[in-house]
Amino acid sequence: MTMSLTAELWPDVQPEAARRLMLAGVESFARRGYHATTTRDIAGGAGMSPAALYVHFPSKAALLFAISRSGHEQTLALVEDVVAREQDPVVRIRMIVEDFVAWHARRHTVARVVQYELQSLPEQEYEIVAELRRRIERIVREVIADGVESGVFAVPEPRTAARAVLSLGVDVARWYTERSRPTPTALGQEYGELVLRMLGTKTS
Amino acid sequence: MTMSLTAELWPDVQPEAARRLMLAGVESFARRGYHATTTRDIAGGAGMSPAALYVHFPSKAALLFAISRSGHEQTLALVEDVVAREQDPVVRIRMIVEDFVAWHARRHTVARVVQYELQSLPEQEYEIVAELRRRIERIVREVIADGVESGVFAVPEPRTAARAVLSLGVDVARWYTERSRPTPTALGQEYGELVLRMLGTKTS
DNA sequence: TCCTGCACTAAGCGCTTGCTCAGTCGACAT
DNA sequence: ATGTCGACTGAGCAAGCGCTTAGTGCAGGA
Repeated sequence: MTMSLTAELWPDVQPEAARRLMLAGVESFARRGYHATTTRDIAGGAGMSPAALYVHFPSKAALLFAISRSGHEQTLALVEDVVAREQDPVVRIRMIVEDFVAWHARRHTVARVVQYELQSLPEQEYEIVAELRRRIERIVREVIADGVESGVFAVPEPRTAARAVLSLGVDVARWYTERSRPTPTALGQEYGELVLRMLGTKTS
Repeated sequence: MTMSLTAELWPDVQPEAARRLMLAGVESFARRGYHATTTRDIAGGAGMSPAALYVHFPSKAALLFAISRSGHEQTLALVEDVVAREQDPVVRIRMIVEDFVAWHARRHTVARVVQYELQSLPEQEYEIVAELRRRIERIVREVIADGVESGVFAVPEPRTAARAVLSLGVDVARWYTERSRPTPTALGQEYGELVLRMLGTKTS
């Protein structure tokens, strides 16, 4: 039995109409950008009148925040899960890249909003997602630094290497589309290989 | 004798007031995004009244196009110059990455607009810069494919590898700021090393 | 001295924007 | 039957938007 896309993306958001607004917001924000999207676009996309948006969200910015926070929490959870499950830095990095890249390809519409529209958030809301981003970056940096210390990685600057690893993942949201090849999972694996070599590992 | 920043960025744009408008546009577009920027912001940033913008550009979109086309032409020239100067795929890729990354770091404000605001261009103008982007991507892909054929690189998919290389460069514009370390040149060199390893070269 | 043309401004037009408000409708409890 | 409450609509307001228009000032040529 298949779930609706909105329920899969935001299982804890109630009622369903709020989820439909988030989905319509994602589609519009991803295609046109936050500021080029009107509340009429969003409400229309969810099959409602403009005023209905304000039954479920106090403002257009609050809708963006709900989308952005949820997306950041999901990607952070991805990374944290890998670290909780695995110990070896090589395995950790490979799986982080595989999951992170596959998520950005599979959810490229949501990911585009998450990664490229956060500058449109009000200051307070921006700070909350910025903190989530810092936690993601710190984990990746520490995994790399771990690997350098134990000798399985060889990079001069873990900080720069972490930036590069995350850049590869984030940027997938910019260019990946429905018609892109390879599949999200396969892209994740290819990128996993590339990253391991980039970090100086000899393995395949 | 130092040149003004506008003359350095757009030496062939006349008169100087038009360059000042482009600079003000770049700053606003980079910070707030194209649609969140008003013609009053731009004109004010250039020290003029709103109407003065229309003396030099037929529309706000035309100003964005001037900025975007110029930036794409500059980065394409960067890549073409390296290919014209060097023959060895390893040297070519290293220098392309060094120059491309350094440009995106040094000119991060312009680069942000060039890389992330092109979706706001009208269709015709978008197609022109899209063609420039395709040329950049094709060159990088062919240099990598060359290296794979001659055995100095080892990647399963030159297309995917080219995407990864360009992603690293493009994404610099997203996170690099005035306060970032290392310097643009040093970052280019670090990324050059990372990319060569990513592509399966043994050298340092 | 007058004329021409360019760069620029003050004022404002028509339209769209985010958001509000008064009221409708149906589900459900009493 | 009646009352209550959450979800929703139609109409519209104040503010801000891209852009236009009429006119000013000034540099350079005849």
